[in-house]
Amino acid sequence: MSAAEFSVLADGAATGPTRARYGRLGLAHGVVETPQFMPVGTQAAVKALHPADVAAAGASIILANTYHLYLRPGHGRVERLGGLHRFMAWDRPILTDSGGFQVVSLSDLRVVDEDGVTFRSHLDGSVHRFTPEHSIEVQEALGADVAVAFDQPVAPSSPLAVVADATARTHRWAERSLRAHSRADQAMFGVIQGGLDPGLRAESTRFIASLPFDGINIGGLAGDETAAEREDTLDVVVPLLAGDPRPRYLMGLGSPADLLEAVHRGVDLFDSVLPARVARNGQFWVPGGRLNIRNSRFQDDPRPVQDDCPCLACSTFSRAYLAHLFRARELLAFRLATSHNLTFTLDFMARIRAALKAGTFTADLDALRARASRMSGSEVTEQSA
RNA sequence: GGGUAGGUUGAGCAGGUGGUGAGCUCCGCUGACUGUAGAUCAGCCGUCUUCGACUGUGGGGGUUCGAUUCCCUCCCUGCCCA
Repeated sequence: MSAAEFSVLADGAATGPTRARYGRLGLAHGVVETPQFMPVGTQAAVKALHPADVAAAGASIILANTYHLYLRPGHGRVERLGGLHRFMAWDRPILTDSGGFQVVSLSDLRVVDEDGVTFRSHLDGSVHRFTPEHSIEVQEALGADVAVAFDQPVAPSSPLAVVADATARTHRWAERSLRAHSRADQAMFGVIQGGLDPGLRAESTRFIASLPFDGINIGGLAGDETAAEREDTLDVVVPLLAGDPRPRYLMGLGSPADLLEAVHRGVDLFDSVLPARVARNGQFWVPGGRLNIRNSRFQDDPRPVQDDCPCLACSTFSRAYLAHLFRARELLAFRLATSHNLTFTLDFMARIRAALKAGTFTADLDALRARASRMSGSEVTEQSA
C-alpha cells in the first residue's frame, strides 16, 4: 500500500449541480473520510485539549506545524522520542504543514530568496534557515502521515507581480520538495498558489497537478479575499483537477459556512485554527449562528449552549456557567469551548458526508447552509436547537 | 477625646501648591479572529440632542475676575496616642 490511497465513493454531481464528493483517504495511521476538517495542533497539541478530547470531538486527522516543532522542541528530539504520533499520544493520522505559512504570518521576521527563507525565531530572535529540503527533512523526522511541500504563500490582495513571483518560486520549491522526500510511509502533498488571478491560478494548478504528489493543496486563500473571490478561484482550480484521482485540500479554511461552499465547489480537506481560536475567545458556534458567551445576557441562562450536542460543554454545563468561567478566566473554559466548536465543525462535516453518501447533497444544500455557523451578522440568541 | 494622613469618573490610582482635571490600570460593555508569535486584539466605559456640549476633584459656606488649589465649617476613612 502506498502512503496515501484516495478514492471517491460518491460524486455529488450525480444528483445535482455540485462538485462535492465523498471519499476515503487511506493513510499510514488510518482512514480519513472526506470532506473532512483537520483541527490544528501547531505545537503538537490542539490547544486546550487532551488527545482524547480531540478524538471525542470527532477528529480523524489533525495538523501540526513543521516550523514550530523544529524550533521547539526540535524535530530531532521528537524523532528520538519515537516520532510525533508517540510524542503527542495521537494515534490517528497527522499532517504537517511545511512552515510555508510562517513566511506570511511572520512576515516581519523573515527574508525570502530563491533558495529558501531566513527566519528570525519568534521565540528568541535567533536566525534559522528554511529551504524546501530542510522542511522535508524536518517533516520526515517528525513522521506525520502527510508532509506538505514548502511553498511561498502571499496575501491574496498582493500585487500581481508579487503573486507571480511567489507562485513561480513555489513551483520550483515543489519540485525540490518532491526530490528531497524519501520516506515511503509518508504521503506528500503539493501546494497550488496563484493568488486571485485566474491565469496564475490555472497555471499553478496545472503545474502542481503535473507532479507526482499524493494530494493537491490549494494555498494562498483563507486570507484577505472575499468569499466571492475565493469561490471564483475554486471555480478555476477544481475543474482543472476533474478526473484527477487525488484529494483536494484548501488550506486554512474554517468557518462552517465557508467549508460548505468550498465542499460544494469540490474541496475534500480543510484545516483551520478558527474554531479553536474563536472558542478561546468566547465564541460558541451553534446551528445558524454563534453565541458570544461573554455577553451579559448569558449570565443567568441555565440552558446548554446547544441542545443535543455531545461535547464536553453542552453535555454537562449551562451557558451561565460557561459565561462565568470566561469572566473568571478559568482554564476549563478553553477546554469546554474548544471541545464544543470542534464538535460542531466536525459534526457539520459529517452531515455533509452523510448527504453525499445518501445522494441528497444538492437537495440538502439549503438546509446545510441554514445550519452553518456564520462568523457574524446572524447571531442566534434564543435558539436551543 | 488628641494627633496625623487622606476623601478624584464602579474599584484602585496619577495629576493638580489661584488660570479650562474626563489621564492610567482593573472591572464592565460590544465587536473581531480562517495552512496559530493570538487564554489575543480593537472600540467603548460621567451625562447628553455624542465630528460637539455639559457636569464632575466628600458636603456646605467664604475670599477671588476665576478655587481641585486659599480660608471656615461639617461629614467620612486609615493609622498613632489616650
